[in-house]
Amino acid sequence: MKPFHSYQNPSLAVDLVVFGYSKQNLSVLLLNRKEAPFKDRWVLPGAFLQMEERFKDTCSRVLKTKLGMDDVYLEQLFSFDEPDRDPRGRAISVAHYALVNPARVAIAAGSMANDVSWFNINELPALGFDHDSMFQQALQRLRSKITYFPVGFELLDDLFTMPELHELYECILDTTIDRRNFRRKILDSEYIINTGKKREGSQNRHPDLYKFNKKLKKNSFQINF
Amino acid sequence: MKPFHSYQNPSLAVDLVVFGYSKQNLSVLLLNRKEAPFKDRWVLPGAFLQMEERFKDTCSRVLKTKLGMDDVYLEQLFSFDEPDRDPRGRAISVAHYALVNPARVAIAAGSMANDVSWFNINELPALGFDHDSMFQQALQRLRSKITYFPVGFELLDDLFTMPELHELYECILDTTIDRRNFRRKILDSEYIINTGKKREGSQNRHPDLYKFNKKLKKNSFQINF
DNA sequence: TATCTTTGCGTCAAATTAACACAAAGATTA
DNA sequence: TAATCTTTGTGTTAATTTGACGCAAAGATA
Repeated sequence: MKPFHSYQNPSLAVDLVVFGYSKQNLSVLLLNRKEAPFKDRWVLPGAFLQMEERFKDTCSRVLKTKLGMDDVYLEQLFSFDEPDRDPRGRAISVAHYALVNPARVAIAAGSMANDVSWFNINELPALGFDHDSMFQQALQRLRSKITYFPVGFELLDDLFTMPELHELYECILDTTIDRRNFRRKILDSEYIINTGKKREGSQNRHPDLYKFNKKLKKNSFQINF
Repeated sequence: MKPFHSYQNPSLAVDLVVFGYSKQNLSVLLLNRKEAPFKDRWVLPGAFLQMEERFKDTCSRVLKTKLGMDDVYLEQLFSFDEPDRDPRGRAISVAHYALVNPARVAIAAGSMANDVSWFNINELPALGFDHDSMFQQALQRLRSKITYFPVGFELLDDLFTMPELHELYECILDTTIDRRNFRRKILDSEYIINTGKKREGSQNRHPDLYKFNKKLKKNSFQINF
């Protein structure tokens, strides 16, 4: 058997659409490039795959070293292959998206290099490379996924209230959803559990605190909003 | 700017899950390997990416040269990255799935090398490499896709009857669907058009012939069976 | 104690779905 | 020619789900 790596191959990279949710805002983490190509433009964080790495390893490396994040929900999105997508030469990129609770990476955020920044998804600058298209695809996937898989918990604290979950869905799906119908559908799906505790401190009635049901039997559902 | 290809990169390949539907049978096209590794085992057709090619170009090349097929519905599935997935060395594979009407590639099928064969999806041999997993993922994707996108037409003739479409759905989804409810939902979705013609020759009542509505406004729907 | 806002729970009409009945069409046969 | 058999097209109905609300309880403040 002849080993492969004697042949010439395209470069292989991963790029990351890191979503964060905080204060009724869905944001994406962008990096300001300091070198050509696309110098001074905002781009998605990414890195080239090292010979021994899986995609997730490379993603974790980027999340850890560039952004100071650990243990992040990660999903492969799509591989981008346009021959001219990188002016430096042929490069394939396997896009992923990540869901992050910014509160949990607050320390990292504080120590983040000043060339890294959160942008509200409705106020994104034009991105370098083909990263606009990656972002669009990631957003579409997130919107679709959240209607059939309990993925929102990655963006919230371990304990959360019904109004918080409701606002998250409205924000991600960019619609209004009747509060009471939302409650009914979510509860019917059985993917959250009422802890019996209540969130104190608010001015009005204290809402119940829920947690994610990790023992959910069915691993998918279908909710139409 | 330093060009990339001076670095060492993993090999990059595409592999293809080619689905064909014929006589109430959903099948996959497999290739019998003539060389190590996995000599004499059945595997998915695939090829290494050439430096100038897009994934779809490589797929088309495989479909054309190995299988004699043109103009095939093709969709990127997932990229497989386990470091040991190929004993010859580090190789990434971007899996795709294709939908084919075997009747349209009949000539090709006749001239097909004898190491290529259709297998009913319920009677697959154990495949080489990580191709079992690729196949499973492709089947799952097809089953999901067919419930919200008119993808079945790629597997049927231009004109088809309601019972034919019904059988296709039952076969792919591996369930029974009430014939009359199926008809109503499909017609409500407006993605097929009654041509007014009828399929002659059958013993009993001649069913109407339908065609795909290419001017469909909404580009997706949701049908639960 | 009255008021204000938020949260939890319930109601009801409208829409959708699942299950099923029945008649029309076409070939075969008595 | 009429009876029979099977398949296909159409319609009906009850059950379920959904969307659009009403209302009271909880908690803070005036």
